[in-house]
Amino acid sequence: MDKSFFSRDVLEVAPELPGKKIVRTVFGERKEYLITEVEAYRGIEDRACHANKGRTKRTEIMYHSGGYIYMYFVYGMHWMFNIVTGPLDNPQAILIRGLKGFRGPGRVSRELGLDGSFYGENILESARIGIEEGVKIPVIHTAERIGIDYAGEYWSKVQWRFFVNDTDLVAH
DNA sequence: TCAATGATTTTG
DNA sequence: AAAATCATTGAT
Repeated sequence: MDKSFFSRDVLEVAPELPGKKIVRTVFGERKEYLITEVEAYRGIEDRACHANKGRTKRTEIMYHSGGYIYMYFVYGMHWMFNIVTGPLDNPQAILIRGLKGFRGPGRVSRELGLDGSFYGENILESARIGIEEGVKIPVIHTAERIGIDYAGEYWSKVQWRFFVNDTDLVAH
């Protein structure tokens, strides 16, 4: 897991994230979490991708090459944890939507203790958060992305959510 | 089904 | 300067 892993297209990287581990170190204590669900957001043409509205202070980090963390605050109370993918100037990111035992992107960030201070941090170099190889996933499921009905008939239906079922995980 | 809650973006 | 939007969650 290095820079080249995240610098590929988001649709190549996203299906490979379920089963990987997020490692988080707080006050010297290290915890590991298995990624179970993610969503891909791909480029300026994707009407659900924040970069569709243009390059702003908030979306700036998505224009970097892969491995940087994109955090944003939504609905007045939730931080969303994303990992940037793709080459330079190709705005893409993967929303971490679920960890084993924790469903929903807001709860993921809350459990990991992530907030705006992680915006722009490189997950490949950070001392407080990282990503590592985890377990082999037998079956990856795909589905529509959640909470983006505004993106229209095509973009809201595209199967860019990737997840593993709890049952598959236990069975291994 | 719907209120909570505030940063970002647009002028609805 | 003001209003709308929003990659959600949890309680009713």
